[in-house]
Amino acid sequence: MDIPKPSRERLVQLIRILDNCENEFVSSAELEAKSGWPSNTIRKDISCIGNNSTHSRGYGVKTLRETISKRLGLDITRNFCIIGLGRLGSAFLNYGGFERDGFTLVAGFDSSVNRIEVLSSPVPLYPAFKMPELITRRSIEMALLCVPADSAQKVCSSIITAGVRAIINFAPIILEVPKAVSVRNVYVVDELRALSAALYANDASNDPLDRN
Amino acid sequence: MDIPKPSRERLVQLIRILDNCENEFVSSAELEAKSGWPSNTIRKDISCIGNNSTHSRGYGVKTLRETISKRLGLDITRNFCIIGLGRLGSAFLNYGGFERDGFTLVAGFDSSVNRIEVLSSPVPLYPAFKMPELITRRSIEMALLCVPADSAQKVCSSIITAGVRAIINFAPIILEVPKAVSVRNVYVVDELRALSAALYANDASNDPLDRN
DNA sequence: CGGTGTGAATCTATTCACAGCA
DNA sequence: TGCTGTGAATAGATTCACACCG
Repeated sequence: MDIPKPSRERLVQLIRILDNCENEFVSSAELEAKSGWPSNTIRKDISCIGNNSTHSRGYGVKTLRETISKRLGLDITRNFCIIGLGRLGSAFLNYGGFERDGFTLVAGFDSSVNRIEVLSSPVPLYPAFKMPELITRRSIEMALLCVPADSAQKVCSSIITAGVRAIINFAPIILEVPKAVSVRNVYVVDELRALSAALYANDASNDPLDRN
Repeated sequence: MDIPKPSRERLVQLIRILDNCENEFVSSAELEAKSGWPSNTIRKDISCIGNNSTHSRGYGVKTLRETISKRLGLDITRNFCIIGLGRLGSAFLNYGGFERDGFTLVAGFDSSVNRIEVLSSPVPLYPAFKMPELITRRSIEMALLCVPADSAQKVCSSIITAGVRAIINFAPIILEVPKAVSVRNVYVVDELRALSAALYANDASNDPLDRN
């Protein structure tokens, strides 16, 4: 646990920004313009990963991207699966961009055998009962959890037992997981709420209800 | 800007946890078990919004939920729209849960007239060129941006001009927006990366490459 | 010069520990 | 007694400012 967590998050995003840079070199000031984070912060983040820049020309885009990627362990290819193939889950099935970023979509699972037969998919689909075995056998470390809220916790526990260590959860509940397992919640209503709260907090008209 | 941002984020999630509480009262220790955050932190967060608890029984679930909601401005109903009705965008069209949480889905937009005619939807769908006018006329403050990466920035700028102040961006690019506009990026590959980096950082086997 | 890299200072958030209420 | 609420202490992140390198 060497790089501060906020820096890690920014560095992950920085990769995406670097991928959109046309020039060979980029300065921290330019990165500030593209990201909104102060150039100071960006330089400090980058210094965490021990980059050696070409100084007065800025950072070499390609080198920097590789250094970040390596230092965060993103050069490792990891297997993942999609669980729950409703509208949302099946939307991801056909998104082709995962491989390019080092993530191999190994399988899709759904409790409805009918749905599995009907869907067209570039990756194999399986009924839910085969999930534990396949997770173990194919070394699936990560999962996109796209099942309905009422089965999410149950499914979650079973895949963790089978070996999954990281979950992106789209179900609108807080999953209870062991500390060793990482979860990121992507719940659109919470995002709307967070934005709504930000709008409210930013509106000058809503002066603090002066507590104490 | 009264409540610290991390507290705000936690409070938003807390609402969800409270919605899943069966009992009438809940203690900070129980909330710790459900959320993973230390009870100290939770109490401090709650004290920010000036709650008056019933002490030795814990917090009244209903009261607390309402206080948070009010204090964060989440009792205000806000209009939003979905832009881009591909697999992802159209998946949200039919999700019925937004209203319940105070968000009114007013419209869907897509550049393909054909797609608009084919899709069945509980809310009206419009061709893209009508977007600016409708955003202004219907007071749409928030948008789910589900268009492809290469048109995202252009669409984003135009809806901001029309009056949108908060965006959930699903396109894999960093949007450049004025400071007054809030953006939350939901990009699944970045989530996978963040998880992968977390796995890597947690793995004891990956000892720091000791930078000084 | 035009930039990075980085200790030191500041600001922010979390944790502690205990007084005080029901 | 059980649990909240909160100042005070600690830990953590950001910002500053300047030395130093190509």
